[in-house]
Amino acid sequence: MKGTILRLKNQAGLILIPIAPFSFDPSMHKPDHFPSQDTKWEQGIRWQTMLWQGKPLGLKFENIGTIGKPKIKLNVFSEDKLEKKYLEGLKEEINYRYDFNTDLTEFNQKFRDDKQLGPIIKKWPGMRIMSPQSLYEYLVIGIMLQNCTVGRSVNMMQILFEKYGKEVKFDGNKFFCFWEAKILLRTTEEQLRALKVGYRAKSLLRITEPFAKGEINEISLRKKDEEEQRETLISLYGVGPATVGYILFDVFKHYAELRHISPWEQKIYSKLFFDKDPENPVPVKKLLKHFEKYGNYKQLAVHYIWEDLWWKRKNEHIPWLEKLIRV
DNA sequence: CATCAGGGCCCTG
DNA sequence: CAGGGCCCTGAT
Repeated sequence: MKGTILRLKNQAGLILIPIAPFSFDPSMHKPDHFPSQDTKWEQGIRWQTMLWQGKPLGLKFENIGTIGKPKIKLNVFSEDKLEKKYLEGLKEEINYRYDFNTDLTEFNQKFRDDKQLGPIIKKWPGMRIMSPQSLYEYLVIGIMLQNCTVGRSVNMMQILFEKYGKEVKFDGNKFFCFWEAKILLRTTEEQLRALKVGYRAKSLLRITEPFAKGEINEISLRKKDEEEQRETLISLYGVGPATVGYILFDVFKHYAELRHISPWEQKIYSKLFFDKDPENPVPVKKLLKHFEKYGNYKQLAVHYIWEDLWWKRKNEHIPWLEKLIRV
């Protein structure tokens, strides 16, 4: 809650070994994600808060390996000393969320000669997809992305963090940590609307319920097949094909999940893959057909090319892209 | 000033 | 299956 800052003074050190090859920076920082107060990145280091089994944590990942011999030093900051068993579970969870245990050898071999994808694979061998949040947290973010500008999403998340999250300090930085789903059960739609989330208030409450009541268990949902996961997600009020698509890929790591392209993505893809004027975009059907060549790695392939564009944007001005991003 | 579309989704007909 | 409405914000 606002006002009190939790100081996460206790530290525990862990070593993580992603399966080689592994490129740290493009895996641990995604420039297309909107900035939020739960994370920070600089070359070779990522800070991130995490709520795990009810405990707010501060994570500091440092790259101490190479692409061929990956190694990450992870400092876990917490209020109290953490038990060995807790840390073991945490390590497993982090390996899952950050996709460290995935072997991308086949992907690399299959597409290293692809005209567009090949050079990016060579530049960033073993780049992972990343979802530092839990499923519930990702759903909240997904709802806050809908039908608004980036700036508005940023504001709404900030207000929610201030109202329901916890402010924490670790490693000399202040961050916010996500709230537990059950916290929002005490809230009404009117109270949420007062925070200017608009009609999303209803969705927020409706997605919160099954998590707070334990009707959806993320860990067991991971073991279900993709179609069952899709049905569980789409049945949630306020969750449609766009949000489900992101989650099946980012959270459940289905590299082939690509069946929905939203209008803003369509415009960017038209320029990126067909060099066509975004104002006169290539039909979605045609885009999807183009991606067929990437088979079971469709969305992963698009992710590589997409991230490459956003990294370029950090260093150079890309006028056509700026026009399509409403900040 | 007013108007409008947006990094979707739900609901209606 | 197409299209209107939704909260708010910033662009025009």
